[in-house]
Amino acid sequence: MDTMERLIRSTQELLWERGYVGTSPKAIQRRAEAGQGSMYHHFDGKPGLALAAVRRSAGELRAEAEARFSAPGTAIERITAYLLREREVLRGCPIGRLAQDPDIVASEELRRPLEETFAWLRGRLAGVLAEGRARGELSDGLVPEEVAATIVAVLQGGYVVARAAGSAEPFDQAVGGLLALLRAHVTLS
Amino acid sequence: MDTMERLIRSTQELLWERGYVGTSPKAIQRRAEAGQGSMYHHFDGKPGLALAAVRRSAGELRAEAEARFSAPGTAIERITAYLLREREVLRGCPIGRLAQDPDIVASEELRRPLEETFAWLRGRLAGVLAEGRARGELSDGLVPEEVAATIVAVLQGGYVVARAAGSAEPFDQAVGGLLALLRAHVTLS
DNA sequence: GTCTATAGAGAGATAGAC
DNA sequence: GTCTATCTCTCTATAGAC
Repeated sequence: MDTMERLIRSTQELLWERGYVGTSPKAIQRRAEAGQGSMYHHFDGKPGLALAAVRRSAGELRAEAEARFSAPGTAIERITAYLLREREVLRGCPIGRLAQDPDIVASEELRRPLEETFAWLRGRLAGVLAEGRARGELSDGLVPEEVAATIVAVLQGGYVVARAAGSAEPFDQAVGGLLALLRAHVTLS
Repeated sequence: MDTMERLIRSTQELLWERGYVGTSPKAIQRRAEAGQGSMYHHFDGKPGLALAAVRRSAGELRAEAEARFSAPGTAIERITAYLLREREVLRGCPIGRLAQDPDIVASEELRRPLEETFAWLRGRLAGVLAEGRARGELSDGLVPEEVAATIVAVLQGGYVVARAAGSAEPFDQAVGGLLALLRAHVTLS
């Protein structure tokens, strides 16, 4: 793994753990085992490095989710698989976490990957739900775009409450409650 | 308003806007119009001041929520009123926001008010739901504790996605989807 | 209670040698 | 490409005068 790659991965890790405000160039260099000059040769500074790291994390999140959405099964099966997939709950979401960072939100360029990631996620979930409805798997009463937004919010909020509690339990309960609410709308086969 | 009070309120605002890591004693002093010596006379430092501010914010959040929960009306009416109450969505939740902060979560003392606040909130919502179920307003199929966790997560996650989008729209959609899912379990009168 | 002085450490870069 | 030196601010206090 070359220096530039190590710098990006170290930045991804630190942004996840400490956010943008809590991450210093020096800390990145230490973790990447790269020198000062090395870092400023490859990137123009903290914002540029963060942008590369955020884009990388966003792509990874998207690929991970897409694997569940495009798997075989009914709409509700795929969404359930996505909700119940293994997660390191107490670490939180590497993208959602950054939405709380004042310097990320203040920068149009750094915020955009976050916006696009969640827009894609909501759109993809809405598509799966609409598909399920068209196939008669789900009741007609639901608006796919709304329910998709609810699903994303339950995951993001689940992380928040779990971190506050120092335990994954609130996350699991929130997902359990969501699945129970969704099940009422599944047309039993 | 005396100096100590101004220090606490300024800290509350800054923790909300910039988090613990992003808030410096100097910034607090500036906003409170208090000098260095003044701040360190009243508090032992940044952690102590933050603790006072977090406890204050937690109490305010609780009072605000309790007003909705103890209002007259059916369970679903009170929960709907709580969900739809006016919020400054893009500012996020003053408590939930801190759950992303590495230094808050690393400190048992600073994390505890967050844990207690959400535990209270989930318990109170579960109580309202259980009451509604006992009165025959809600279907028996739901586990109050789970649905309560889902409701809290939708709000917290709604803030996250809204901030990422730079717009309150995802928050409103998520709440709309949750209300639609809940409505299916309301026993119509 | 509030003020000013001081201080070691880190943040976030720039410059120039190799 | 990488290294070391240097620089200006800021962070988070402590000390002592008023």
